Amino acid sequence: MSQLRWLDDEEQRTWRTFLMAVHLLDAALDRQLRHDSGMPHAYYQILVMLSEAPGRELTMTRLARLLRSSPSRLSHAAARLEAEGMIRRFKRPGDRRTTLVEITDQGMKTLREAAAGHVREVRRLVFDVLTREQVEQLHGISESMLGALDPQGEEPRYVDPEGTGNQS
Amino acid sequence: MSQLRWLDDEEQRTWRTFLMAVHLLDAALDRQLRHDSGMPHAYYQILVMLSEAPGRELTMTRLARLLRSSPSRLSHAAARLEAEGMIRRFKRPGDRRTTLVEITDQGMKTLREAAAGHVREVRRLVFDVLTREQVEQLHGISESMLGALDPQGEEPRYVDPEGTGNQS
DNA sequence: CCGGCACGGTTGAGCGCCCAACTATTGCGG
DNA sequence: CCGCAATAGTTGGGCGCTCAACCGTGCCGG
Repeated sequence: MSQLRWLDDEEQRTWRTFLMAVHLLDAALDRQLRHDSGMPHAYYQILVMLSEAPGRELTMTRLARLLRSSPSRLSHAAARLEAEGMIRRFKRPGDRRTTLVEITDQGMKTLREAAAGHVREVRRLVFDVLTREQVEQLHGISESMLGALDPQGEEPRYVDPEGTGNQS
Repeated sequence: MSQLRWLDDEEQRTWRTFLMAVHLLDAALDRQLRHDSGMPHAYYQILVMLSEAPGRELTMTRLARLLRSSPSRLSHAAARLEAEGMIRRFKRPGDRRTTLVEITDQGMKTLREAAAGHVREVRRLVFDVLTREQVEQLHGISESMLGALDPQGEEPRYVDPEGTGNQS
């Protein structure tokens, strides 16, 4: 019987505007990447994670956790990326359970080529239209939401930086 | 050969955090609505728009524009919603081109029932964790992004309020 | 040492969305 | 008043995601 509070006017306006912006942003990024690099945004993110991982490799489970992806989703995605030669899956001898994924040179090349256009789009749609202050605000807001969205957020959201990449 | 600027550290952190939050939020809302009301978030939004429209009806094209949806997407969605009795499509005599969509009583009922749980979730994941100031900031940020995302934003984002509803 | 449970990962069905192609209707310029 | 472009809407194929079911492996307690 928890008390239900509706959204007040300001919340309502904010919510609809936010939803619309996010919807359009997502569509725009996906469209640009698919069009220019033949890859959905989610796949791009997989390559980014792998490119930053030590040794350019991770286990399937660890990669899934980093991306907050279901094992299933990653498995499907990996099948496609592997068929395209972007990544390679293999077992380490002595462990017949774990599967390791590694981004190939071809994958790195594709990623680098895709990154330019992608970053340009992100800049155009987001950072070019926000003030420095708004960027900081957005950061804070996103972190707050993550607190509720990702309660077991013990899991890191990206691997400890040591690579030189910067693709999103 | 436009100059390509990468994201600096603060932008990068903001971007990843934001992307993650949005990804998880979207998934959470969709899951909640599907689970509790058997309806994806996008379909819920269709019902909301219709419920607020004068006479509870709109043309397909106008509805698609309000939602920034492709005609195709809406058409598919309408087929399903109609089959479930949530909406009704019909032609107005004298115009054989335009199709009108109307939300049925059953649709209104379903929407009202879905709204409670949905709003609770939105509150839990967003407004409960943001300060009043952050809500205002988020509004401003979203509007700024929409400027870039929705350039021909002549099109309104929701029908002129006159209904009494408040479902998201 | 062995039974069962947790872990790592994959598979397939169902579904929503995108894109491209298509039909039908309407309106407008000449 | 005719031809053609613009408008309104639908359809189908391809694909990515979700969910549930599933298999093999490793490990831990009794």
